[in-house]
This record gives sequence, structure tokens and C-alpha cells, in this order.
Amino acid sequence: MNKKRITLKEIATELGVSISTVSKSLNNSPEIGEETKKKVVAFAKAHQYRTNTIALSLKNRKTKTIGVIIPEIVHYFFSNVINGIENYASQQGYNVIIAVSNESFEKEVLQMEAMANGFIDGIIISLAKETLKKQDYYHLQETMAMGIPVILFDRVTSNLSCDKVVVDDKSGAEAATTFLINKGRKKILLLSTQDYLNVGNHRTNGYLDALKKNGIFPDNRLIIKCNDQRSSEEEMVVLEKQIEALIDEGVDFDGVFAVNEIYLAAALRVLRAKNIKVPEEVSMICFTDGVISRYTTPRLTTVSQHAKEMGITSAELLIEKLEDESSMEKTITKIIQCSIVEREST
Amino acid sequence: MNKKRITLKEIATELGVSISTVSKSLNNSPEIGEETKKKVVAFAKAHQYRTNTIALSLKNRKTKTIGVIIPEIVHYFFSNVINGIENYASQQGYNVIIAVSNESFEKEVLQMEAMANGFIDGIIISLAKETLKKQDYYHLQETMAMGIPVILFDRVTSNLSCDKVVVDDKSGAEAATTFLINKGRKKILLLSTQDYLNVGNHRTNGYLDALKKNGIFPDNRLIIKCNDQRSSEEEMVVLEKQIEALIDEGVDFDGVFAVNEIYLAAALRVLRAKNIKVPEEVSMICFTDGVISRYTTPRLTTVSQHAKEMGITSAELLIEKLEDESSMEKTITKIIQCSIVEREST
DNA sequence: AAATTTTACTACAACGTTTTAGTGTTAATA
DNA sequence: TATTAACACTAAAACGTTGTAGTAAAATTT
Repeated sequence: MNKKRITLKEIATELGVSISTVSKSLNNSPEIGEETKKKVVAFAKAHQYRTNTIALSLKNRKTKTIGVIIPEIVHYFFSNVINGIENYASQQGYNVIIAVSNESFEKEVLQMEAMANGFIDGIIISLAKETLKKQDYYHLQETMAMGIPVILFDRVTSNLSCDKVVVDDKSGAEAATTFLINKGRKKILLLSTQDYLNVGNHRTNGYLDALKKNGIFPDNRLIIKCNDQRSSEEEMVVLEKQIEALIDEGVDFDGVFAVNEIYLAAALRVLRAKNIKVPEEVSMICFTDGVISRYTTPRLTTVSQHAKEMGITSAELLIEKLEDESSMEKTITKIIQCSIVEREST
Repeated sequence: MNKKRITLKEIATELGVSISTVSKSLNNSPEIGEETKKKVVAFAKAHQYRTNTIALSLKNRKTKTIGVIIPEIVHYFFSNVINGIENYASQQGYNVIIAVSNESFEKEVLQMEAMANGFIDGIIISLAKETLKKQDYYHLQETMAMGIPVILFDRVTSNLSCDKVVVDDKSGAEAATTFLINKGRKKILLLSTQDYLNVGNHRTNGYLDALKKNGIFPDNRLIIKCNDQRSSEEEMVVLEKQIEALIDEGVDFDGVFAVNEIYLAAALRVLRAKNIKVPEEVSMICFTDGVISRYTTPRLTTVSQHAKEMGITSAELLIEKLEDESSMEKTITKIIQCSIVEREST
């Protein structure tokens, strides 16, 4: 069994030539005679020689591996981003190493340090909620200072000078809201998150802008900012109660715009219980074009953030930085436009 | 900026001591005097010395990295498994490298070879559909022959002698079917996949067994085997049509057991259109305790496969093989029991 | 005072590659 | 015939560590 992998040195002694000869033969160098080359190549193939990537990495000071740190992996958006990254990276001959911060600052720092300790050429990261709240970016600054390029995506911060890939959240939200307004809706319920998440913040602003541009005065009772703490299960119960209360209090609305599909699913559930018809009586739209949107009844109209494209773009940016020294100077920010996917809820 | 990372050698010359002294000081060896140790440690900290993992890997012939190959990453079950793997692995000081086969044999082979070329200590893999169909496991045999331990999970094959982690699909399906029967349902519609996927096969058998044990004669018209080809979108359209046709033909059923939540969501959609009440008239259950199940209305009763646990178990098995030479001999198969999560659809 | 042990280091090989700078032969040129 | 060029190869350094073996000097024992 356990046929320890064969090395250049072993091939060399076995064939009575030098290590260099073997190496050069396998790399098809013109320095070596055809005879010897053939002999070496044949022997190598017969013994299943595989070049040791680690030795190579040590020599070249590059690992052809990129690290990705995300807050969560069981998450439609993030897993799609990874999909994009993995696609592009593996096509360019790069490996992808994944780490999960679990929305924890401490774990993010740990993961970052582990990665920076040599196993990766560059990092693509989406910041943990805790990091965003804390506003402590020392670990990122440190890795960047070591000459390791860092690409931020989605959950970014302006306090860091590096390449970024973001969704145009504000204009996406504005488009979504306008979409409802164009369907004749005027009283639109907004389901958003706390402001410290710039994502939620931008989307709220987009919503407000759309109202303003259409001469609709915002009604504070129609803006619910969810407290995205622990489990999404509990969060949903609370949110559903809030929406129910709203209806019971007689606060009227004819549209709902949610910052993610889970919130919209919750709203849908309340409306169904109250026997309110979707989309006839209430028209609904949300961010995150995920599985829920595609499989609920009615299927949800969404704002797609093109997660996979974000992944690809991030990987492109990073690999360019890795392969082209001169590109290290400038830092660019790519903005991915959202697009509306109309389904049955509007 | 780009402060190239400092090495032992640099510290050594800078401090006028030998490389060994630096190395030993940093590893707090008793061979070195307190004075010198302090001096070295201080200097190292000041210059942010980080030990180069690659050099270490080369020396120790282990990378402390495990490779995971899955058919798809944007997938509730698989991303949960990864979550489990990542959790356990990082807690044990291992990195996780991810590759996606995209259900393609060719890509699986490629990814496997890339990994076997030195960057990982062991592999955890769930076979691609194509591989299962082709029954060609040469690439796996080859890596195993190189002494790299391989753990198979979920999509396994009996043709390979290695550790395996599987869900008890058959008994899970039997339990699910029995669950419906116990609710007084006798005409249960089965939504399954083609037989070459052992998963679908086992689940169908579990369904049949449950019927038999309860003295119910299976009705072939109530068994739909979906053709899981290309996009799940198209597949859904076909499935919905089939279910609709069934109802229109007057084939009656009072329960549905689907092999995954997407199929059940499709059924739910048809039932709603036909104005058939769930769970009153038709009781529904499915495999995959994913997001859809949790957020549709009604929420779906499911058979949980404990994906995260599967990931953890796989990682445990692998890491044991890696750390304990003697464990390489025996190969064990762990069976993860399913459990039913009751929600509103039953 | 001589022999031994302890202390505090250093030298060097090894891990598996690639690459630069040789080194003999043989063949071609002056 | 002497010089140069081409050919086919080899030696050795380097990438950054760790660990084994070795070595002076100091401290201890006899």
C-alpha cells in the first residue's frame, strides 16, 4: 500500500544521474539529451512521480492558494460568492482555502493570522458583524503591511485602503422601492436591519430616497429595523409579532420591501394568516435572490445581488494583484449593480 | 509598506547569534539562557516574526490542511457538512481547503489530483453524480495508494475500502413514511430520484418497506422518480406538471413524502393551486431540513440528516487517521441516524 | 588540581525543488 | 593543430525551519 511518493532524488539515484538532470528532464529543458529525457520521463511516469507543491511553494514564495474568510457558510449569498471565487480561481490554477468567522471578531482575527502565516498568497474577506461594530481593523492592516493583498467584499469599511467589491445596495433598494411604487403602491412597509450594518443602512437610504423622489412622505411606523442578534428562528418570531401588531393597530400598507428574503418570508406568513392576498392586496419584494424566493408560494420578486459575479470579480481583482506586481499600487472599488428578478409576489 | 516578513536568519544576523539559537529561543527551549531568550523574543515580537508554515510543512511532511471535495457548494446539505468539518478542523488546528466537482467526473479527478500533489494531509469527499454513474474510482484508489487517507461521506460506494460516513437513508425514509401512516394516511405519494443515486434508491426502499410493514400495497402511479438532470428550475416545472396530471387523472393521495425539500415545495405549490389544504387533506414530509422547510407556509415537517454532525464525524475520522498511524489499518463506517423535525405540514 | 558535568550556545543536515554556475567531452572552426 | 563552440550533464546554493550532534567555557565534583 502506502507507497510513499517518490522524489527527484530517488529517481536520480535509481537512474544513476544527478537530481538536476531529473528535474530538467521532467521540465523538458533543452539542456538534456533526448535519450536521458525519455528514460527519466518514463521512469517518473511508471512510479507516478508527482512534484511536491510544498517544496515549490517554499522556493517560489507563492502558494497559488487564496484564502477566503466569510461570516457564515450556510448562507445563500456567501456560498454563492464562494462558488464564484472557486470557479475563477481554480480555472486560474489557484486553490481556495475557506475559513468561517461566525460573525465573531475574535475568530476572524484568529483565522486571518492563521492564513497570514504563510499558507496563502492573498485574502478575500467579508467582515464579521462584530468587527464592523467594533471598528477594529488592526488584523487587516497588519496582513496588508506584510505585503499580502486583501480584497474586501460586501461587508466593507472605508477605514481600510484596499480593493473592494460591493453591491450597489442603495440604488438596488431604490429600484426595488420604485418598482413597488410603479405598481401603484404608496404605503410600503420596510423590513430592515440595525444601522451599524452598512448593508441595512444603505438599503434603508435607498428606500427613503425612492419615496422622496416620488413625493411620498415616509411613515415611521412603516419602518421596522430588526434586531439581528442570535438565532434567526427567534428573530422571526419577534418580527412576525411586530408585523401582526401593526396590522392589528390598523396601520395600513400595500407593499413590503424586505432587506432579505427571510424577513419577507416572515411577512408573507403573517399576511397569509390574516388572509391578505399577495400580490393583489400587498405587493412584495426583497433582497437576496435565494432558494426561499424561488420555492415559496407565491415565488418572491427579488433584487439579485449577483453573488457569484461578486465572487468572480473579487477573485479577478486578487489574482491580478498577485500576478502583476505593479497593480499593487492602486486600489480600486468595483460596484456590482443589482437587478430585479420579477416573480409572483408583485 | 510591503515589509517582507522577517526570517530566523535575519533575526540571527541582526542579533549576532546563530539561527538555531533564535529558533530555540522562540520555541522556549531550555537549552538557551534566559537573557538571550528574552532578547530574541522581544526582537521577534517587535518585528512581527511569524513562523513560515510552508517551511514547516516541508520539514514535517504534513500540512495540517485537509481537503474537502463536494459536488456543489450552494446547497444546504453540503454547506452544512462543510460547516461541521470547518468547525472541528479549525478547533484541532487544521485548515480546510474546498474544491467543488460540480457533479462532474472530470473535475473531480482534476481537483483530487491537485490536492494529492502535496497540499493536503487527507481528503473528505462526497462523490459526484457522474462518478457514481460511471463507477470509476481510479483517482480515489490512486490517492489512497499514496498513503493519503480518504473519507467518503453521503455519496459513497462499496467499491472503495476506506472510512465512510453515511446517513441511514433507508430507515429515515421508513420513519418518515411511517410517520405519515401513523397520522392515518394510506395513499402516500413518493417523490424520489433516479435509482443510480444510492441516496434516492435507499429512500425509495425505506418508503416501500414502511408500506409493506403496515400492510399497504404500493401503487406505482404514486411513485414519481424525477430526472435530476440540468437546472433544478426546469426540473421543477416538469415535476409540477406530473403532480398536476396525477390529480387531474383522479389519482388520489393523502400524503406526500419527498426525497428533498425542493420536490416537496413543488408539490405544495400544486396543492395550493388546486386549493387542497395542507396538512388537513394532505400531510407532507421530506428529507433535507433546510431553509425552505423553515420558511415556507406552512413550514415543512422534515427528516433531518444532521449534516453538521456528518461533517464533524468525517473530520474526526480523518484527523484520527492523520494523528494516529495505527488507525490507518482498519476502515470503519459511521452511520448517522436521521430524526424527524415536526412542523406544520403534518 | 584534575576530571567531570553542566551551561549556553553553534554547525549542519534534512525536507524537495529549481536554477545558476560550472565541467568535461566531443564537434566545429580558424 | 590549436582554439572555440556546442552538448550533456553535475554541483551546489537557496527557500525557512527544526533537531541532532558537537564545542568551548564555566561550574561542580573528586
